[in-house]
Amino acid sequence: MNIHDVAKKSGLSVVTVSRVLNNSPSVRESNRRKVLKAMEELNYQPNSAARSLVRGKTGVIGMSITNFNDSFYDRVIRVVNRKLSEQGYFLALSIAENEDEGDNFLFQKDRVDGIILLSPLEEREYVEELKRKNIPFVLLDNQFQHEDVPSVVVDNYQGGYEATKHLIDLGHTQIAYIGGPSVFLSVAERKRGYGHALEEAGLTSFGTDSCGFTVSGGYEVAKRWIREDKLPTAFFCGDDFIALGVVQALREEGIRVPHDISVVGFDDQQFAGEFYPRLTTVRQPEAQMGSIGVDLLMKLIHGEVMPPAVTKLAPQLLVRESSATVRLT
Amino acid sequence: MNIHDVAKKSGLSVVTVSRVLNNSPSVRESNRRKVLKAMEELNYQPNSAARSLVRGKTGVIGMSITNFNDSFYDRVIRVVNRKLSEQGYFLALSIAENEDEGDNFLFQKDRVDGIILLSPLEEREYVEELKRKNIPFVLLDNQFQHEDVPSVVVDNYQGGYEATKHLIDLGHTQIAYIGGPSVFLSVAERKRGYGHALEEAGLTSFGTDSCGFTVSGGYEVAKRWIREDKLPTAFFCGDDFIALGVVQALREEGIRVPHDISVVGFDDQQFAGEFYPRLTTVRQPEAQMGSIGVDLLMKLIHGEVMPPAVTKLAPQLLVRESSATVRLT
DNA sequence: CTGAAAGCGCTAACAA
DNA sequence: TTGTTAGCGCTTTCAG
Repeated sequence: MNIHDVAKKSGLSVVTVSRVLNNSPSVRESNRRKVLKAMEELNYQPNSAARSLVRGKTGVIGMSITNFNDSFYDRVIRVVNRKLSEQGYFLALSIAENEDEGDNFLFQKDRVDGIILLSPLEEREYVEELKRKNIPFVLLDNQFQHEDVPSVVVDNYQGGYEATKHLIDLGHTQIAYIGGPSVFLSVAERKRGYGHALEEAGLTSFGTDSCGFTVSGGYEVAKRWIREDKLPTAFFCGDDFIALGVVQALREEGIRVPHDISVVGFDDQQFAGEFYPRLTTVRQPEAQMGSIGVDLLMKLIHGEVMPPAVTKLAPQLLVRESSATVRLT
Repeated sequence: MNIHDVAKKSGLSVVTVSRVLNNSPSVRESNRRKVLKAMEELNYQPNSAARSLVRGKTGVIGMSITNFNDSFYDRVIRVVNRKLSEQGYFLALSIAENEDEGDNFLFQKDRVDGIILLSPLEEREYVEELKRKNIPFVLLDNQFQHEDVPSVVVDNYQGGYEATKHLIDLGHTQIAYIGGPSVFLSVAERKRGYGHALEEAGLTSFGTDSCGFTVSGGYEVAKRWIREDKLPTAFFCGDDFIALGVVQALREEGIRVPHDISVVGFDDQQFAGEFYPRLTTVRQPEAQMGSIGVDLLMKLIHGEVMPPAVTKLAPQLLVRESSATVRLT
């Protein structure tokens, strides 16, 4: 079942069929209809391998993800998918696990026309590989700078700054930071923003700590601090999971959020806005990130020259219910 | 840069190069080395479109997902990915959004060798389409029965039964069920299990309700019931999000879980085990599901005859901290 | 053990 | 507007 069958059935040549397939204007309307009819009757679908082979492109964009249990990724993926399909491309995802044997199968020029790397774990290796293979690609939410690779990141520094500033504006002077794993640049940046906001206000840090990006991580840190009787009036947390854990721990000890202590998170996980008190958090501009990422990739694919640039996006503080004016004692 | 370049460089024919590529034993060791060396030096990678075209298969299995923010899916995906790669296949994921224009791009015989449908939304349409296109496929966590389509589902009835039985064994007699959207068969099945367990114990339902699979959904239902002063001693919830919402609502009203009221969820979302009280829940056997699903698909692909069967897997009750002996009043 | 030739299904010149 | 011809890069006969 191929283009020849359609040609035979419609009484025209394969070339004409191909033209119909590709919406070439130079096909007599009556013939176009004949071809279409034959296709319909034969339930014909062009073979994509053959097309890719002869055209040298696939119409597919690949994206490598590390985790399918995160609102941030989910949102970025949806935007990218939608935008790509508007441009006539398909999105193929693959999960990046510690692949000992060989690399990601999508990282091949004949499988995809371009790649989007979202929060890559093995960033340097991936970048090197894709450069070597000469596949157009862009980085989203990545950690490092690379020459000649467009990337879109969130200004984590600013996020940290604004979250902290928000707490300061509420009158807090004893503010702690509980961040995530220190390998992440984003963690360091959020902390730097935190530090800067404090400094600007003439305050010093109440203390900092770190744990995994998990509820239990935040829970345990908070419990420890409570045991040590070391409590600030506000916590800025490296992400929403940690923040939720902190809130839990405090509540268990009868400490009310935000009445007694304020808590601010990061990322706006789906959950964060549903729990009570609904978490004040910093939302990353996923839609922008995905959209700009796709635009950059399209330019790369179409060979447009580009300033090899890092696009830094402003995050947005979402003030909800877990932060409040400091209680006057 | 193709097989001919390698042939030239190694001084052998393209056929020999092809043989080396495919590990054919009939290649003189010295020649094999020559070819390998040439490949290495040229940084050669065979063109997958050409291979697919000539072989009629791609080595790729497609999987269509609706949501990338869910522990259950995440676990299934990982297992499937691992198992598939053991068998020499690659997993390509695509997100199923309400695609008006055309269907999922992976649903093409020349793009994939098989398809795994995980919790498909438009189940009937998808099944029909794949059957028509004659693509081997299996269903995971689906809703309906289809002729000649292998599927793997969790026994939701049993899950509901065991969760409820657990509560009954703890002495509860006033047990409510808060389920998810009624379009889902799984929701009905869990409820049926709930009903049966009650009946068996000679109890009647305290009441049932439903809401979306969200924290806020469960929260609102529970708040409503509280306002109406209609409280059971235990809630069995359709999923963990709902359960977490219920717990929140109760706690806000000073009702302690599990001291005053027990709550049981479903799915074992990552979160569920981290919040305190850690949620008693029903875990779906994702590893089994993924593994069996892949096995079935492989059989289908290799043309082995199969009883067109639904494999029903037993879920597992995870007793944690949100359920306890009923308080004697 | 090796290679020449044919062809997978399609599109891109080039003619007509 | 249509068709003929020649590949895209690879594997698979079939000879040798």
